[in-house]
Amino acid sequence: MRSALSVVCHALDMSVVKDARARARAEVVVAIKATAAQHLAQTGAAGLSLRAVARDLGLVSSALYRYFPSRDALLTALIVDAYDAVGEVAERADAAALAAGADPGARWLEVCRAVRGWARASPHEYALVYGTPVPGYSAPHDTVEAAVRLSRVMAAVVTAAAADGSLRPPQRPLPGPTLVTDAVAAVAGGAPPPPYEDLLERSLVLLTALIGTTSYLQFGHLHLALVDDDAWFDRAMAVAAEGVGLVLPLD
Amino acid sequence: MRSALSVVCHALDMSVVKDARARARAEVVVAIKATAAQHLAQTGAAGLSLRAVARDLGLVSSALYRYFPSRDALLTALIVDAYDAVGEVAERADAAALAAGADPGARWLEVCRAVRGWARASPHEYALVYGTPVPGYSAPHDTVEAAVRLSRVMAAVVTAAAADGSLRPPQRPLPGPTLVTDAVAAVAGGAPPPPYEDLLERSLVLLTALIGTTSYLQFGHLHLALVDDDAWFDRAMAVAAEGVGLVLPLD
DNA sequence: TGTACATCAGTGAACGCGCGTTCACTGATGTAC
DNA sequence: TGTACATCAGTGAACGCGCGTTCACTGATGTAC
Repeated sequence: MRSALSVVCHALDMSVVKDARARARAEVVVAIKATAAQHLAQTGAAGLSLRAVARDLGLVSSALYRYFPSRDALLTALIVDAYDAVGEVAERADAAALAAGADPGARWLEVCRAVRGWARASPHEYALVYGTPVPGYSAPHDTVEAAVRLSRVMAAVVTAAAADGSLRPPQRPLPGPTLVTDAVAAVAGGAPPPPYEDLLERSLVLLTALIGTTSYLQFGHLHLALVDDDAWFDRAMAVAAEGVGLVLPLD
Repeated sequence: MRSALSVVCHALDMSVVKDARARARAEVVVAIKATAAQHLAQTGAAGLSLRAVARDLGLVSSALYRYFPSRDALLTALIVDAYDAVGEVAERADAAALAAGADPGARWLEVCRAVRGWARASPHEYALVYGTPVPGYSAPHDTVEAAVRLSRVMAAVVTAAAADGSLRPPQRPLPGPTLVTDAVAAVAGGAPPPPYEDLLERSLVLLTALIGTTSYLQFGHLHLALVDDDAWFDRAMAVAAEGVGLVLPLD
């Protein structure tokens, strides 16, 4: 029979008090993911190799199969981690701005900067989630949960702007029925009130602007076009936010 | 001595009347690129293999080295072709819209649709140029010329809008000196006139919105969020264009 | 508390695979006189 | 026009490489009685 303690730990997921074997196991999993993330940072996702990771850990390659059933499983774990990382970065940036008394526009700018900062610090992890999908690999459903964290932050900011009146109503409301699914409304916490009926559709443009602009800079497409990437990024976010009615600070 | 004809052909680059050997050679180069593009469409850039391409052509792998000194050289050729393809698609769409009497806003929408249409038809070629950079490969300068074609189309549209007065002046002009390089001004045909001083910076946002939105859709990030990708794309382009002052048609 | 047993992390050899690139070669095609 | 020669496309074998995954195995660590 398993010890009462171990049963309790499992039931409550008290990861700190697991029995020794499980704790060691969890540590190795973390070590594998950390090493894999380092390799990712040098080779990119397509070149991520189980053997190379094992080598770096001082293990034989087959040993990794104790922890991940395949290369794709490891990749999935890294994707989830990356989504979580960018989500957490965004959440923290927003929380800090909010605590400092920032209005919704300023909050969103801070979130954008934070996401871009993370992208610059972890270019391959960024590419893993927001770049070209890895060929022959399709992300399982596990990743959706983590992927939605950033969307939630944006929804909170936009909702706050609608609530405190700082969101400018659209000059040209988008015609016809909404084009977003119920899933989006669920993340946003319900349909937006008048005169913001098209807000969810516009918000997706905002999110796309953040990721699209970050990618465009990250992948070097504006390399020869800009004298100051950081300053232009702020302005690009401000210009994009104008389309949604959110007013970002311009220095 | 080389024949006078062949000398003339070379000097004038009359590719149709080349001597037989050169013509055969050019045809094989085209065949190699076409086959490679097909492989690209199935495997993605990272998995593009010289051996597989040669196999498909009924050649032995070493034969390809008569035509391309390395795998990277083949990749470069494909990148240039892809940039040219998207540039041409954009140019044709704009020309057609212009010929049909469209205003600048309608022209830009047509260009956006055309680029996205090309991306959907050639997803891996799109990913090759606008997705994550291929690891270990850096695009040489040859590609810049081809890459700038799309920018030129956008510049023409925006300039036309500024000229005919359909471009709304910015509500909040971007402060301070411009952040774009002279290269951008050169593509755009000079600095924009008042009250459009910040137009180049805003135009880059427009371009980023097009590519960013296309990529975001292409890579499946809005898979669960939209009920109608095409319709939302049109609206997203309209919302993004609002930030620049360009008025796109809303159906 | 001590012993027999089960669990499981890690080993090391092997599988079959495809890759980019090189090299000396064979013929066919064009060129020069 | 005919012949000797140079060019060059394509061959086939070989190089050395790294990969994901499998399998039977060895020991150490925990568990049950």
